[in-house]
Amino acid sequence: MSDTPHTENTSSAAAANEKQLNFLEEIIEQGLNDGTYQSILTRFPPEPNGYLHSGHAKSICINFGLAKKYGGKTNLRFDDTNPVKEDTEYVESIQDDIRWMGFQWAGIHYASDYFDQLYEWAVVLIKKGLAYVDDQSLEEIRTNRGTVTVPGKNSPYRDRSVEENLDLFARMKAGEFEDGSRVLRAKIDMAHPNMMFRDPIMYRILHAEHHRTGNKWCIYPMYDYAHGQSDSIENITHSICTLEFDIHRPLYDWFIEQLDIYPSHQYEFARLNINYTVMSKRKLLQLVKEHYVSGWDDPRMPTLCGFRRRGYTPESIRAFCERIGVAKRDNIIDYSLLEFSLREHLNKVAQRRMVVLDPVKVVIDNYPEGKTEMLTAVNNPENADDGTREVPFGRELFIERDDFMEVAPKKYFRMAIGQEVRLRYAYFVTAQSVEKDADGNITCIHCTYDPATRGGDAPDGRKVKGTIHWVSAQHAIEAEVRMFDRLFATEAPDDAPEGKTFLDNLNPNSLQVLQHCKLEPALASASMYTNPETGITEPERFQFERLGYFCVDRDSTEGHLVFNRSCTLKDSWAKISK
RNA sequence: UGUCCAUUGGUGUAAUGGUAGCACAUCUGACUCUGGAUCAGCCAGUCGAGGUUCGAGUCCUCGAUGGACAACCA
Repeated sequence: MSDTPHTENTSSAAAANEKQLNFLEEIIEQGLNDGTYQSILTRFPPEPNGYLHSGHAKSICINFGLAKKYGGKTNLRFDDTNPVKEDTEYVESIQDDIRWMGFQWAGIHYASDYFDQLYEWAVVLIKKGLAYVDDQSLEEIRTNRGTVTVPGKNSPYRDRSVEENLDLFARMKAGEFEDGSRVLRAKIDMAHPNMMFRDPIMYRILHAEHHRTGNKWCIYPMYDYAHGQSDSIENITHSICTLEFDIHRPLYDWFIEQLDIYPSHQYEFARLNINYTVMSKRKLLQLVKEHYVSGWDDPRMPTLCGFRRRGYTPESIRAFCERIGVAKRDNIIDYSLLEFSLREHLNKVAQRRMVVLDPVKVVIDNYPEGKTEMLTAVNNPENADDGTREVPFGRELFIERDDFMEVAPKKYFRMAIGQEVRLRYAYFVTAQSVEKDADGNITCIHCTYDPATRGGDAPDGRKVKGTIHWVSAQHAIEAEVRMFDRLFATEAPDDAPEGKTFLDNLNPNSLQVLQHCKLEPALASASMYTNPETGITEPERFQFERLGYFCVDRDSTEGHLVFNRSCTLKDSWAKISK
């Protein structure tokens, strides 16, 4: 984080932005202004049952971002009330991902830390006649709940005495009953139009080992009974969640009110959706389990670890989250906005290198045999501080197969017979002839160069329309390059026709592996590195000129470099040519 | 068929009763040793009908459309 001094520009920009608050910022500012609270405390409450994805990134940016903006704090709280689904593995990865995103939590908590308190409060509610032990079976509870249009029926156990409820609940906790035989329910209204109020279940019996509390408990609180109280215990001022919890809010408030504890408040925003991707944990898990992708961190996955391996930067994801805004209406964000945010950042920070993905050999017939010269290339035209490097040049080179056509069509500025082009940072060359194999494929392009154009400029001032990249054949190093494209071929992968699933919408060409790509020697040292600020290992990122942004993959070994394509460059030729 | 939430260009998001703005995408053009970047510009919007008001995207009523809710998941 840079502490650039505030200039008049930034402060007036801030003033201009002041009016454009999202609805959460308005709520916070109002509360701050009217003294409801002196500072804010938010929380990010993942369940440790999977890896974080781009939807979580939005939530992280909102929760941590808001606290940061208003000088407050954010707790990380694992919502670990369901031991059968949760695991320490996820606890670790979630912390890594948050750190990678560049945020730091004030306190780290677990809903399971509050199990004792939650139990005591349940007893309080029983004593107040607001909770009861229900012996109905799962099926009975389900049918007696009614439907959204039909009121439910009271449980026959609903009017048990406080003493009996206390006794039964204690025995539930003591492990006297089997899983599923009894539950503790809040006693509210079985005919309530909001289904959440039809005597919601507070505790179920689960003889399962918990990743933190071990075998201490065999009853576990449900989300609705645990979440609000956990917020209250921590004095969370703003409990920010997604829209589907909107209908839970009255219940959230009800428990807090009945218990007469710190009144945390819940606010809901619309979850993030991005076209061409799926976001549900279930589907992401299926992609991994059934090997449609290589793992949670497959570079095509919308998980944070997937983005990281793909070469995304936290800055780009934060910028993306800033741009998508925060509101309450359902939305589907264009994938291109994500890519725009990535390019925007990488353009500023990624050093340029020359790499030929699909090589074809070029021989400069009038260049001295055996000669090598070093030419100076700019590392990053966007940042002079990145300096320059020396790139070896020789008689034999590789260029991109795409960059040559025997006969140039209109508006094709690259190499063609008789058409002079610039080899970037090197010389002007003109193709003279080609060699072909038996199938008619070009195996070698012969050209001539103009020695006076060394460095890429003609002393006589003549111009060329095209500049192409190249790698010296003698000095090239080889690497594998994984060309990724979007994982799904359709905009809304979840919309599958009858008899099909989202899997039928997978893009069969989402990964193309290229071997023996030719890289300039400077790339030999490309590697993974540990970010000193976060302690997270990240891949070194580059722009391969005219091709796109690429990063080192963690599969790279001593003698075998592997790169991932993060995204392409905008390609206006691609549009012209079609 | 119940309750709740939402509805502004292709996609997002502002405008807090007073000139409908910004970003992405698209398309044009300029510039360029990356057909990149940058710069300039074009196109394009208040779901509908009533009402309140000097004035409505904004407030009210009715309707339409989309979403959420009927796990001992979160």
